[in-house]
Amino acid sequence: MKIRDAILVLLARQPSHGYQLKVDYERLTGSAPVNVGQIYTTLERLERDGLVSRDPAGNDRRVIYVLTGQGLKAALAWIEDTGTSGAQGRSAVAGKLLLAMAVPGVEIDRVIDVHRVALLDTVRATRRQARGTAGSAGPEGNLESRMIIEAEVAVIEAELRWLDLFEAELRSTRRRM
Amino acid sequence: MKIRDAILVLLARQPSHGYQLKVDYERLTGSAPVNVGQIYTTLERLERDGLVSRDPAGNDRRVIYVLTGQGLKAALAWIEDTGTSGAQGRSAVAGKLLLAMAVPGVEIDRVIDVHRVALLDTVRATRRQARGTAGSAGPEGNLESRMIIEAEVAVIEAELRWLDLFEAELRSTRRRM
DNA sequence: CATACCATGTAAGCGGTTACATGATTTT
DNA sequence: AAAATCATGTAACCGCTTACATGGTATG
Repeated sequence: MKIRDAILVLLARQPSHGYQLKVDYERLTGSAPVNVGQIYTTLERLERDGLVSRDPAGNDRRVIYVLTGQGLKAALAWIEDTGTSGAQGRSAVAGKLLLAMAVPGVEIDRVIDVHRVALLDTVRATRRQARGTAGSAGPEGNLESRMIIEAEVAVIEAELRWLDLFEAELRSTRRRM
Repeated sequence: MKIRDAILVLLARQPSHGYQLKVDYERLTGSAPVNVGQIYTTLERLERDGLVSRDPAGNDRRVIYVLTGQGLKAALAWIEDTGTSGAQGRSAVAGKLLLAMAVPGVEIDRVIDVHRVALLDTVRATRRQARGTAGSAGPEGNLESRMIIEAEVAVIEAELRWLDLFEAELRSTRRRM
């Protein structure tokens, strides 16, 4: 997800200043801390391209941005755009192991184990963190927090399943030779 | 996955020239076509940093690069590095929908459906393509091709599972209100 | 008053994409 | 001979990260 698109959607909620966009983005998507500088440079490009404009309600202290008509259109279009959904990401581990397999001398089975253990640890840590965040609303935190956790877990579990498959295919290929 | 790391691993297989690295990279990881220009600029940086050097076996036509000791070390370290495995990617759809949900006026249930249909179509198309690629070795293509397909499918299915979860949570939250 | 946080910015460098330029080699 | 591919490069721009600079505001 590009920060540019996220900014457009956040401004479709309400006019905001740069720093507020940083805070909202991190909270709503569970993202790691974003460099604020990037928000400002992106806003400049968006303004240049006519997707956002400066709200006169701003002052010396804060520069408030609002969506233009074109900007709102872009935000809503991005929400429904399915082109960037599945294909681009793939699996981080898969790419790495398919390359590693081609290197003579690499003990691929051991590398698989190393990554499996790390991914299992990450799942456990993520779930533990979820229980730790259990607070005010709902069974365990609010809807957004829960869904952020589940998105991370879902991706990691997909990679774990792929590792199992890869291992099985390797064994079966060796047996065939 | 960064192209820089992939280049190091590919050179751990064998000394290669830029164009060869492009071809190998796309074949081994199932990547979309890479801009060759980036390979050359990356090789320049790697050379500058002492991770690769020019093999005298090259000529006017081809510039052959080889790993330095430091470069080999970096390649092997990247293969075993689990730090970049799970956390960074998350889910493309999840980030989008968590933002979209916050926008007043967006019919989130319909947006969920739009993305679900697109993801299901992508899975079907990927599987169909897999059967189309059925060729020489093995039941359906070679090991690499099969695992590339499975990596794509695994990630998309994770996103589909997350969509189901998200929909269920939305319904249950509404019932609670 | 000192420290932390709010808020806006600039600079340098890597990473990636699109596009273009140039010429050699191979294929049809 | 024409067209496709091989092979190397350059330029411009966006995107992201790290780091630094500057000053206001709020809190202890």
